[in-house]
Amino acid sequence: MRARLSQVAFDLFLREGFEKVTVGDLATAAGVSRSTFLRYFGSKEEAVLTAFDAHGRQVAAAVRDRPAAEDDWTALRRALDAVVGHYRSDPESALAMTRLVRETPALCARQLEKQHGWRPALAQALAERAGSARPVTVALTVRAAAALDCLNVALDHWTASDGRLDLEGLLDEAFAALGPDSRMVG
Amino acid sequence: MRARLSQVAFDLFLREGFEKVTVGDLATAAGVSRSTFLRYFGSKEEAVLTAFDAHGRQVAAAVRDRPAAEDDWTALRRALDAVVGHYRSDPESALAMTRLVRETPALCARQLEKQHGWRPALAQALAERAGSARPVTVALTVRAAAALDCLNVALDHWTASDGRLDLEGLLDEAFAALGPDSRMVG
DNA sequence: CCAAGTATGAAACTCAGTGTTAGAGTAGAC
DNA sequence: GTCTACTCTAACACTGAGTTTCATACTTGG
Repeated sequence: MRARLSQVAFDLFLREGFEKVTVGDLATAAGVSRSTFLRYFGSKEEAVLTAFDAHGRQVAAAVRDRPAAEDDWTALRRALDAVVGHYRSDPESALAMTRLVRETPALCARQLEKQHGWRPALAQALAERAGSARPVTVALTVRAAAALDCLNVALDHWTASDGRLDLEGLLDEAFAALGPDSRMVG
Repeated sequence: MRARLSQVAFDLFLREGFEKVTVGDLATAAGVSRSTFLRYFGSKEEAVLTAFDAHGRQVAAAVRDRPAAEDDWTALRRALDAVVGHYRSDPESALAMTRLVRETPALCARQLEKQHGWRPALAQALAERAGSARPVTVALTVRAAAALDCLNVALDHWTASDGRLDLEGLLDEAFAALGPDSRMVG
């Protein structure tokens, strides 16, 4: 049901624009009452962004699976392959979704908020990686945040290029801009 | 007038809590009409967050003033001294403000949005630093974003410590976690 | 004095989001 | 079978944000 409602919302938002569509419209289109719609999704935005819910958990889980010997930055980069895979598997709708989110201020804001919520979990995952029980430090938190920024910046460019640029390559480029091998110039 | 309204709002939010206070309450407390209040600030949140408006511009300006020979990461770190100075000059109210923002989901979200808006300007400043006309690349954007994360993480810890930890030191620590000298471990 | 712009206020409106209540369907206990 | 408890849904009322429209001062330059 949740999935169906989410799909209806996505379609309607694409067709009419996020602001034009009211919660009532969504409910009608999905054949449920306004109340029901709002019980499934706390807000209009959530109906779209629920599609990203899995990403945060997946990346954190992927980080935990990286070998303990690996440095944090590499572990984060590799963990993001999970997300990249998602975009590669269905570039069409991924592009439409990303575009919708970036072009709608309300959605963009909510997604920032959502990703902000991933940060502690990601830092925690870094700390607990491979059984080691490191404390969550400033350094780990900053790296988690920076990795998410890399993803976002790469996605921005990927979307701006209509999906023509290679997401993998953009992400590598973004990570290289901050890594230990970067000279932080140019 | 704007400054006065903002002050009234800040005080009332601190005293009663952001959600409890309606725009009508703010207007009454400030002795203006609801309409007037909402014409000065597009939203309730903006009445508080307008205090941060200068920061974005200041950091970008500070980046432009850094020597061209300096690497990006150092330039960003030094540019953030402008913001740090703001917190050092009035730690009391800065702490109260930061706490209010972090503890109020609506405010936190809006501030993320606001800082997100700084990113392009900051990347642009990096690119144009000291007259050089470099294009805005993925690398520059990522560094700008990461620097803002460093500020946020440092502020989080500073706030959590009731202002007892040294903000300057926390920021250095955050920057060191990503810099060229970092081994990205621990 | 006048005219044009500007700051304010009043009121009506749309819509998001919350809470409450009540009915319909379902599953298990006995 | 039926009573009970639980869940899903609809209907409805309510608060409050934010927008728009219109009217009324209050400047300020000519």
